Amino acid sequence: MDPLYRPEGVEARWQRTWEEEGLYNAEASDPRPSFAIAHPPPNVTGDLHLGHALQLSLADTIVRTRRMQGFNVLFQPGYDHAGISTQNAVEKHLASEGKTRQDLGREAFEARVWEWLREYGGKIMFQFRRIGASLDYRRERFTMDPDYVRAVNRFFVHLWNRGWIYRANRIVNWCPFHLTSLSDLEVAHVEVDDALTYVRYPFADGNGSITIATARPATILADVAVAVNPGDDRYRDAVGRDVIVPWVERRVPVIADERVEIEFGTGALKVTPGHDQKDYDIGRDHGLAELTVIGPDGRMNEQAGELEGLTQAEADERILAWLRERDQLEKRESYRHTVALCERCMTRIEPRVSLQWWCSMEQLKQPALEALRSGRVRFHPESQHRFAIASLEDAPDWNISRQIWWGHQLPLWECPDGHVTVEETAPEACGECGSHELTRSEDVLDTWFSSALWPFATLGWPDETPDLRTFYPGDLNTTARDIIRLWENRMIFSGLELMGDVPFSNVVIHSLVHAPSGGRMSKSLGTGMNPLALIETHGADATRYGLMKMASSQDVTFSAGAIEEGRKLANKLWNASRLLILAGVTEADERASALEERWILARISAVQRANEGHLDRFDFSHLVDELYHLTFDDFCDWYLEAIKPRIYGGDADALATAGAALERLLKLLHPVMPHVTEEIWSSLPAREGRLIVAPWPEAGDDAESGALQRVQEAAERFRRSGVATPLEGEELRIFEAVVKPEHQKADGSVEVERGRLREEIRRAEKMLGNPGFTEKAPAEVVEAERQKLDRYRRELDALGG
RNA sequence: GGGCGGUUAGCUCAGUUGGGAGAGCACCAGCUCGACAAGCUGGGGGUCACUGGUUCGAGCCCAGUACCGCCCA
Repeated sequence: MDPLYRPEGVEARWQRTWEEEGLYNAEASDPRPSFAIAHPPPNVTGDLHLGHALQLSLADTIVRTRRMQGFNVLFQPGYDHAGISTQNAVEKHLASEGKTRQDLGREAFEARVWEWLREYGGKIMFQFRRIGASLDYRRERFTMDPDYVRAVNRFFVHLWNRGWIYRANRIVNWCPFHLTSLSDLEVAHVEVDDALTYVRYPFADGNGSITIATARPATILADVAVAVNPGDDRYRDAVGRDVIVPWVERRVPVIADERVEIEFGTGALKVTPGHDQKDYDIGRDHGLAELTVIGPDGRMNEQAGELEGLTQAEADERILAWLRERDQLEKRESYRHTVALCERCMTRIEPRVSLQWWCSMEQLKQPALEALRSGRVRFHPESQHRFAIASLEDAPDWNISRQIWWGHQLPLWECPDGHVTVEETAPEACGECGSHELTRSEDVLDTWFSSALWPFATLGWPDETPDLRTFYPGDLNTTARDIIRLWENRMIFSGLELMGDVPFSNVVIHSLVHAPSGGRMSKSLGTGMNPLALIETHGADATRYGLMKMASSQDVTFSAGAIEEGRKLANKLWNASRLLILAGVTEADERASALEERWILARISAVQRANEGHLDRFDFSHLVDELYHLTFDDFCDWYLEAIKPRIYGGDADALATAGAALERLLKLLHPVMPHVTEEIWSSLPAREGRLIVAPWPEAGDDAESGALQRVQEAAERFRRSGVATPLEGEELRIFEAVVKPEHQKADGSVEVERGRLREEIRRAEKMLGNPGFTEKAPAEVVEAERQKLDRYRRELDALGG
């Protein structure tokens, strides 16, 4: 064994071995209780990022623990087809050949996507393996698998038959580049420097004008009202009068609405329901028309008259010139605000009224709300549980259609008379009029429509399969905050609707790891971090450890120190094992007789018990912290030092006990640091079977976990000041073995120790001299303080002070 | 504007029911004793953001202020 642990090679070898030996496998026929995780799967085009690495570290720690505890564990791997993300990647690829998807046509484009995926897709599963995630890789699923497509169609038909799917004109996030509606998650918000334009709208009766402020002059053409806040005294008299919209010279009313911000601009808002979400809401409530002057491509459309075909910036200029000419342009000022961009192509999002398919949420979400409120599904931490409930309560109807080509095409056909037929497979004829001239909807479903089925579609739904019976409902998901609304909640309501049960009972929302500079990690900002580089440098075990150490319930800043700590722990463990192996350990048998042996076994049991609790509460940073201190402080610095003279003296019982203690330590550490522990396990003599499936021990008696306290205090005092504490028997033996007083420079500075004790006595006397404390504090607190004071006085006496 | 969270050592973070401010890293000093110098031991370093309140006692509870972050509009 090398004195320095090198994870290179070791880790990949075990990853291969575990998988080849089938130790990651889950079987429906296994009679043991099941434990299943079907995470939101990664994008098929994706690369491992730090969020994945953290998610996998947490989940795999639980998965490996449950596996050792005897559960039939299914950790489900797979890919999401990631509609717009994948389409964008392929379109970029095409662009490098000077082509567009329209050049190819839909069918050829889809073929091209599959081809592209064969070459570039699916790489992330190798990266999952590389971090040691113990997924059952045989069960890899893809949301575009034929069976999965069948499940998606079944879901759509189901919702249709329930009467919850409908078509409507609504305002949506529209990407002018991809020519599709987008979900909120696919929209990024960035701050930009812009201009706020103040425009006078003359009253129709010729008496004066009202000034509005807008960041988008081009949308003036679609104005249908001016709104003011009913509490705004400045405009009390304006409400009910009409104004003339510039350029189009349209006569529109001034209305009152609570949603208008008094402080913004002039307090008067031009209302453009066709091109702004808030205006859209106001327009709906006031029964206003929804005009659109901007087309799908982001340019002015035919409704814009002579401006048709211009970009919005060009239209802005023309309109501003028109306003200047007529002295209706009051002023322009610089204005910094956030605008929405398409996350994939960074094109400015166009809020736009368009005809889309929607899924009504009103009834669909009710069972999920009930499951959350009653705690059948629980998000952790608690604040995220409340957020999940609020998100579902407020969930608007779901826009499920996208105007892209990569995805699940809606199983919906129309005849020339506009009758809609919905079936899982292509119908022969219109369900209403029998027409054979059927045209399938060109839209595809929102990616999360299919993602919502992941926990059971991966198990064979809609068929009733053994897998489904064994592994549904599952147990746990771990994910990031922004996934709650888009994914976790949808898995819950889909599971309840289709399976009649929740897909999991716990969802751990892990923290967000910021870049070392403090800001968020992002590829486009160049602040991203490649976890594979961390794994290459420090090892997967160290990376897992470090990420868990960083990940508390709140967001954290990445610190390389945490991963370095993990690397040190792996090396420490390696060397502790090396000591025992070099000392000739041949068996593992708890024959504890000496004090330090009873103590270390009690300590290991205490930590095991504590960590089982930490795992149940999903408190990973405390879990790894316990392991670190157990290994460094207790196992290495005290226990191994204490038994060294005995094992070098050929004490077979001591060596066998040490072998057993090491095995228990390795078991506790395996879920966090699987590779180094398995490597050591395999180096121990007479080892049968793999650590990954070794049975999790029962935590033993930990009553003696404080048994070394007197020796440890004596060591501290001696090391600090050279003052010896009288000890005898086993305590003296351990003290001499660990502290090795002959090697210490005992300068005998008794005065330092006396000063320390006098300070303690002064503090305790002051506290006990306060009647408020002795009369009002709980008796046990006062008594504890008295005993401490007595002890300090005795110790000071013993030092002749 | 709405919601959530944060502010503790030079850095990254813990801190349980209110009862002696902690860890890792960094820094300083000492230690080659048959696992590990990528080690061991000791030490220095804090106005717990600020203001007020409750309390015998506040990092922790309450009110407010400032600054930072994330999500939503």
